[in-house]
Amino acid sequence: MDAFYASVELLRYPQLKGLPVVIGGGRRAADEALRDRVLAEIGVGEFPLLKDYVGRGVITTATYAARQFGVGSAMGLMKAAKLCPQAVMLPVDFAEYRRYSQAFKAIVRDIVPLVEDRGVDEIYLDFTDVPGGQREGGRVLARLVQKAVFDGTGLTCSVGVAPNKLIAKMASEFNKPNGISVVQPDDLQTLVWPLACRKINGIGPKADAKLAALGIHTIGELAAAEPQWLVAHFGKATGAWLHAAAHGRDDRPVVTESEPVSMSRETTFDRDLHAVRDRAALGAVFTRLCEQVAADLQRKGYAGKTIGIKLRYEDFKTATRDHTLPVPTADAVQIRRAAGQCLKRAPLDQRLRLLGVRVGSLVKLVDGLVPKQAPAHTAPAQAAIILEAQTGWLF
DNA sequence: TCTGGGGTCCTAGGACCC
DNA sequence: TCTGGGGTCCTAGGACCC
Repeated sequence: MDAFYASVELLRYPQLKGLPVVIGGGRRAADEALRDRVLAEIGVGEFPLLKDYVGRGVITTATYAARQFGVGSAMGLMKAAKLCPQAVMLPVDFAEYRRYSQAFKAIVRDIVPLVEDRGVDEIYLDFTDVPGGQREGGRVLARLVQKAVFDGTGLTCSVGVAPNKLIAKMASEFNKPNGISVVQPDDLQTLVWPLACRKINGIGPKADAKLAALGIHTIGELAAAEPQWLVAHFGKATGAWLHAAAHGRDDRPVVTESEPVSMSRETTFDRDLHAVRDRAALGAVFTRLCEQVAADLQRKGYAGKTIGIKLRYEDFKTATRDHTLPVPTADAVQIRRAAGQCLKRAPLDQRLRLLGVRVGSLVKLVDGLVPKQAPAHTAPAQAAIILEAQTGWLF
């Protein structure tokens, strides 16, 4: 989806169309959510501006008009305010984006049943077995999807059509917004190799910097590197993957079903809190996070046995601690107790800017109860005993 | 006045088991 | 006296993605 959050906001406030608008903010922006409702009726000049914002946070999405000024996702708000002070700033309304997310996915699933979720605003579709879905048909199908999504939601999206997910993802960026790109295997050298390595989904800032230090900047240069040389520098798995990716090879299937592994809640404070001096405030937030994650688990029907906390200090360093319970839980009090034990093991000599609570090793509840499961050891242990009986001292 | 919130996956060492 | 070879689980950190 193109500039998804911002585009949803423009549906609500069409008077902002064409203007630089950014979505983001933290605590302070939540206050403005109330004002926001009224703003629908007021003129363009009445909207809160980026330059008037005080507080922490990053931009989650910027309209294309705002991107002209160099403002983009994940940028700190203070930096963004310098680049584009006149941009309108709206608070994040995640519930609304989720509604549009479900709507566009349902529309697409009606056309192409094999859909892999990649967060709120992105999906992979498997066109392979859709009639006419191959070759020239890919473009036709992509246009059909775009039109259906636009007619149903008023939102535009960009589609990449390619032999695999790796290239399709890259191709989807070629013609944003509202574009379609078809990349055939033969197009690899002309369309993909000139691009920066960073364009490969899976190469982030660290890997990119390491490649640059080795003199590799483009995907073509990466493709030319000896596989053994890549393995020597990046390890067996990553080295082999880099080589395959640069040659456009990717055999990952489109995965239509998956179970969550963890659920978490975290919050960044308005100001850094001291473990001792702000003990009461910290304790209240901590308990609330536990209650929220417990509510999330219960609403979605999961329980987990690995309870963890996350701390971010004033110097932005992060520490995590976790503890595994004998039995999965979705209970706020139990989570709070285990998380409290974790907190005792973490360093608290620095001020904190963020606190988080996580529940992992999830199991799906059956009738609201944790299903009985044989311990993982049972089967191998029994097998070993049987072998012992048969082979005597040899085992 | 830098730097959100919610995730997944990988690595690596140590405990522990057979 | 210099010591295996599997395997799984737990914990902590980190890279990366949307």
